Amino acid sequence: VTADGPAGAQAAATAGAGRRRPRGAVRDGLAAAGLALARAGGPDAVVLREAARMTGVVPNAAYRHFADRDELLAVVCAAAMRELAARMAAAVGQVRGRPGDPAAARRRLRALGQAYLAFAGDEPGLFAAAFAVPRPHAYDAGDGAGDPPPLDQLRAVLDELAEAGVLSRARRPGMEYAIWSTVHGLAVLTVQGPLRNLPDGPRREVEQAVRDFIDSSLAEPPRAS
Amino acid sequence: VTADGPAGAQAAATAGAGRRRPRGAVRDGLAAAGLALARAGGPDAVVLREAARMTGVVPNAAYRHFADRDELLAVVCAAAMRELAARMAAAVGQVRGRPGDPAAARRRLRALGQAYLAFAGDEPGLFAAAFAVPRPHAYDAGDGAGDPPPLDQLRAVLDELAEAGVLSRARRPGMEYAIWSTVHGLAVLTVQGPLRNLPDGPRREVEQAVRDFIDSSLAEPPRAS
DNA sequence: TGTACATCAGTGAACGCGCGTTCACTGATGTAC
DNA sequence: TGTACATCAGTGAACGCGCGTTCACTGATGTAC
Repeated sequence: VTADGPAGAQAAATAGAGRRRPRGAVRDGLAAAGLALARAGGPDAVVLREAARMTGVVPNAAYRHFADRDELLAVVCAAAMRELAARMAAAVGQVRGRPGDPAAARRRLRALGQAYLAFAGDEPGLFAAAFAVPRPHAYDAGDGAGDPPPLDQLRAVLDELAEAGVLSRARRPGMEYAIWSTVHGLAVLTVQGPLRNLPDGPRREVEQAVRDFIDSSLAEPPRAS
Repeated sequence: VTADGPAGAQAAATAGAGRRRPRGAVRDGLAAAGLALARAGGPDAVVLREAARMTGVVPNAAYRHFADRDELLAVVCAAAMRELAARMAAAVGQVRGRPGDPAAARRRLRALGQAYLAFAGDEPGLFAAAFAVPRPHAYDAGDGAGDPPPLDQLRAVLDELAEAGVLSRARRPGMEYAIWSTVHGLAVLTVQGPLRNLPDGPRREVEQAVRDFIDSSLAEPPRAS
C-alpha cells in the first residue's frame, strides 16, 4: 500500500502490529478485494484468504468484520447487483425524450435491455456473482440509497409504455417477468452458455431476433390459446 | 455392489486386486457416479475422488479412463444435456395431433417449453451441469444416436408452426433463439436465481405471463421500431 | 486536563480437510507363434 | 491346443496445495471519572 524503501520492511513490521487503518477501512478493503475477485473470476473466486491478502491483513482478521466467508460473499454479490443497477440507470438516463412520449419509452426499454446485456458481456464475473448470492436474495430490497433495483427499473419503463399507449393495459401485468426472462436468458446463453463461442456476426443476428421478439410483443392483445 | 457377508470382506480384499469388472464397467461406473453427484449438487459437486469411491475403485484408477477431472465433467455434462433432450422429446411425443395441424403445433411448442422448465425444476443440479460444460460446447453436436439436441427440437416445432401458418414466414428466422432465451431465462431465474423463493401462486402467474408472452409473439408481423 | 481501564481490531500459529494428480508396482487379460 | 509375452487396468502410498476457521495473544483506541 505505502511505498517501502529497502529499510521500509522493518518499519512495516513494526508498524504492522495493532490497528493502523482508519475506521472501517479494513472492512471496505475486504469488500473491495472480494468484488475485484468476483470481477475476475465470478463468485467462486471470492476467496476469503485472498481478499485478506489483497487488503494487507492476516486472514483471520476478516472475522472481525464478517461472520464467515458466506457473509463476505453476500456483500460482494449485493455490490455486483448494485453495479448492474447503476449501469441500467445510467443508460436509461441518457435517453432523450419527455416522460410519456411513446417513442422515447420504447427507447428506454431498449436501453435497459442493452445495458443488461452489455454488463453481462463486459463483466461476466460480476454478472454471475450478482445472481449467485447465497441463501435469501435481496434482489428487490433497495435500501433507498442508490439506484432502484433492476426489476423496478424495468417496471417503471413498462408502466410508462402502458401510459403512453404502446403497451395495452391488458398485457401489462406480468410483462416485466417475461421481458426479464428473455433478456436474462439471452445474456446467460451468450455469455456463459452454449452460445458463448458464437462469432460476432451470428451473435448480432441472435440479439436482433430477440429485440424484434420483444418489440413485437408490446402492442398486440393476447390471443386465446 | 455385491452383498458381502461377515466373511466377505476378506474375499473382497482378495478379489479386489487386479481387474475384476467387465470391460468398460469402471468407466461407465465413474460416469454414472459423476452424473449422480451432478444431480445432487450441480457441476461443482462432480468430484473425481468421490466418483471413484462410489465406483468402488481407488481414486487414481480414474486416470485410466479420463485424462483429468475436466474430461469426466465434460462427459457428465453431456449426459445431463442428453437427459434434458430426452425429456423434451418424450413430452413432445405425447402430444396428439397430426403434423401440420396448427393447434397441435402450438401444443407441441408449449410441451417443449414445459418440459424444459420441469427439468430445470425437478433436476436443478443436472440442469446447471448441462450448461456448465468446460471449454468448447457440443450443444448441437448430436452424434446421430439418441434424441436430437434441444435447440433442434425447438427448430423443428417452429418450422411446423411456420408451415401451418401459425407463425408468419417473415418472423421465423431467429425465432428459436428468442424463445430459447425466454424459456431459459425463466428457468434460471426461478430455479437458481432471485425468483427461486417465490411462493407457488405468484410463480404460476409468472409462468403464465411468460407463456402468454410467447404465444402472442407467434402470429403478428414485426413492427418498425 | 490527566489517569485507569475496558474494548476493539489486529497478529501469529496452527488445525484438519479434501482435493487433483503422480509414481512405481502387480496381477490378470488377451494375443502371436 | 499350448505356451511366452506385451498390454491393460487396477492397487498402494504419497505429494503439495490452498482453503475456511479457531485459538490465545497484544497493543492501540477511546471512554469514565
